Amino acid sequence: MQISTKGKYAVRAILNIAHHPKETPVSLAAISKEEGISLLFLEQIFQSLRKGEIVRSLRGAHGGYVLARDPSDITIGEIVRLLEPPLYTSSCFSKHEAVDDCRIADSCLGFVLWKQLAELVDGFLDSITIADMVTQARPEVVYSLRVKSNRMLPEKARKETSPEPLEVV
Amino acid sequence: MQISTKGKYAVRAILNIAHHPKETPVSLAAISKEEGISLLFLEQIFQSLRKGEIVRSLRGAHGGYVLARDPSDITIGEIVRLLEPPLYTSSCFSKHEAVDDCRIADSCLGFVLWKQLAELVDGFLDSITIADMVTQARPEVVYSLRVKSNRMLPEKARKETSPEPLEVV
DNA sequence: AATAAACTTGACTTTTTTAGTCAGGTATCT
DNA sequence: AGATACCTGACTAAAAAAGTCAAGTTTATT
Repeated sequence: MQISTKGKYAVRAILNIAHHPKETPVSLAAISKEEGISLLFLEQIFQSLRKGEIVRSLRGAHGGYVLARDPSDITIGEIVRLLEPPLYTSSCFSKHEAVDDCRIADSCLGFVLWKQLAELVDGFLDSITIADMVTQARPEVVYSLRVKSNRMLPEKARKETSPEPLEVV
Repeated sequence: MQISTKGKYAVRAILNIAHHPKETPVSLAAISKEEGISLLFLEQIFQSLRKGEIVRSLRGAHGGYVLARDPSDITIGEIVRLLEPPLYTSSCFSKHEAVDDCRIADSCLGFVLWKQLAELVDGFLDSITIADMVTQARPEVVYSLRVKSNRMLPEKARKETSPEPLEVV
């Protein structure tokens, strides 16, 4: 269970754009250079982002991409879903068998388990907006994010993670 | 982001064993037949499960596998981790770069994000034991599991999932 | 109008991972 | 002794992920 680089690159690239003034288009060439991601790969990723209405493109000289919506209206979940196969399509059997076709869904425990996991992940990623991540440059905000998401963890895990110091400066 | 069939098969196979009387060994041939999973593939999976001390093997005629520990002491998370690359090793860049080596961890927002996601997932999977899943054959118990895990979801997702009927009979 | 910057498209290749197989064992019960 | 069933490590095929390429189109600027 891994997040693909495509999804991770997409989030990084969007964050990069979000750190620029609202109406300034950012070229892929610039993102490629700053983030160390292949330009050609970025182009591919941005086709998905554009179709998903996360970004708008401005062609021509000094063109580039801007966010299509307010940062507070774009969630990490939305971005990730555009670039990765969804977790919730995996039934308890092969991944080619969609959840709804599961041959034993009615009596299948795995079904419920993986579905709940998918809901948990989507819920978490949908609860975090680009705006959250941008303001997060300051430590006190990072902390509040940490506490907020920590609230979602089961007791066992919560206990273990709480005493940890902040990782972000 | 997908769970591999290996992980899903492992959980199913363990559940199958858990449904048999405590000391009766269950052969892979039987599991293969009942669950429709290739015998050779099961053998491979069970090597990992044995090394991870989830099951014990009993060789010879009428042999097979039994759980190495009490079902209430085996979590889904443990099983999944034995068979899949861990989510938390993926930094915000390539998956080959371990979290601890992340070149910009200090100032990296993705770092915090993916790490928290990994903690969430592990927390969820570690909160569910094989014993939970076995008793879950009865609806009222399913419901309690649902409520329990639902508690971990952020508000937005919680609202959406709550009214749904139970999927399991 | 010409030019250059920058996006657009779809197909293509390479690499890695996943899924599954195989052969040739070893242990143990009856 | 023979059958059952686990054990081991290497192997292969198929799919997915990651990355590349070529040949465009669009538009700001000069």
